[in-house]
Amino acid sequence: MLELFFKKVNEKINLTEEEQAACAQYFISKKLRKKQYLLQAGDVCKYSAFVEKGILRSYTTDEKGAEHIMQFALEGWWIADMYSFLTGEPSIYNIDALEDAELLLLSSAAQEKLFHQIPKFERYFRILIQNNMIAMQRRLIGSLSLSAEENYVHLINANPGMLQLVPQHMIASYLGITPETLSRIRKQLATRR
Amino acid sequence: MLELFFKKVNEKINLTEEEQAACAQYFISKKLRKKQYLLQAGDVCKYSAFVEKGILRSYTTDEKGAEHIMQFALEGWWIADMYSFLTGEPSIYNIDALEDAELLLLSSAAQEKLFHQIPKFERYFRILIQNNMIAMQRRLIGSLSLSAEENYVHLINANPGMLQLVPQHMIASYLGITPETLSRIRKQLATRR
DNA sequence: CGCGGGTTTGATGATGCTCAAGCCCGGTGG
DNA sequence: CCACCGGGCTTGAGCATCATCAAACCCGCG
Repeated sequence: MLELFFKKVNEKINLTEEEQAACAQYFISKKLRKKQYLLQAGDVCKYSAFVEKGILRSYTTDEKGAEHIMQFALEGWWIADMYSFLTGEPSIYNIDALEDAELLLLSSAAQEKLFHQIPKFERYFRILIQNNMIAMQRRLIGSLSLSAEENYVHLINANPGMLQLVPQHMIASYLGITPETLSRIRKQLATRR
Repeated sequence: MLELFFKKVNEKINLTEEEQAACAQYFISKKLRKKQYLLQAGDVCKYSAFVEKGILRSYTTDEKGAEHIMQFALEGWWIADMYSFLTGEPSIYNIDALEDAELLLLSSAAQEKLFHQIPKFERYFRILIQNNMIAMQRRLIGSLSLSAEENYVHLINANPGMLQLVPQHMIASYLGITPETLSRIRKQLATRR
């Protein structure tokens, strides 16, 4: 159940056998069906979720009803509304599954205990948050300064595989463009080589 | 020297007189002249800076030579490249002063000691980082989904005063539009009331 | 006075959006 | 098994927004 989790964790910090064994108690495993919510806007984000299997996304819906995808989480990634999770304020994001998924949930209380028992995990989560910050800064600068095509190319270069797994209109939403525009960009790119 | 600093800190956490007195040793005060760098891309960001007086900005310069402003820091705000500061990796950002400025610098070593002596500060900095995250998420969604005009209006509503203090072409850079476009937007808004 | 940076204004063009229609394909019910 | 959806992707025409290039203007400063 935790194979992928340990594999990812051990890329950043090295856990002993005993530490791994001690971890397990802190996580709750949960299955999500396609389109099922993990979090709905207005609720408090009680868990950080590690994706063992499947794909999730977090997104907001604006007044005009348009969705804006904040993040995708492929297998081996974490997803949560960190702000709501840390502060206990209601979230403005929805999180749901693009396909059937298996998750490991970590509540904030469990996280505290985990940090206390295995302090290395503080480092692990700090690294995750830092990487998230970097990624968001890059995405912001990209959206401010690059064309839709450039942003798309960067995205698929950074995450080949995403293309097969995520419906195109959601990639468009993530990039902040319409599905029509993305379709045309892909046509361009296809004919250009 | 630390008046504004204590005023801002006490909005989030309450320090006793003794705690305030104990703080002072951890900060280095520094004056910056207009256009002077606090950090240059390629160097490691050794300090978080609290702005007592003046205005700073952080920005990157892309291959085409265009500047992209990541953040402004008005009086009472913090500025740093958090990633470089925390990891010790070289920064990709420049930070400089838009006008003569007075800063309080906090090195990461000093920050550690400060946290140790007055743990409340951990909370304070966590709150700062959270707010920064929120702000960046909002800005990202804005840049993906709103028009240049809407983004501009939101910016000046959130920060009236910035307009007087920051040259217009830098606001344009922050918004990811050209100075010409910003000029036209302002004209529009002026005639429209 | 003249220079230079910042802002404005105008003309033109590219990028991406909107609206509308068609297509492809997997799923459902007759 | 086939007919018929319906959702997602594509295609097209026209339009809005914003960038680019160029020129003028404004104003503080040496």
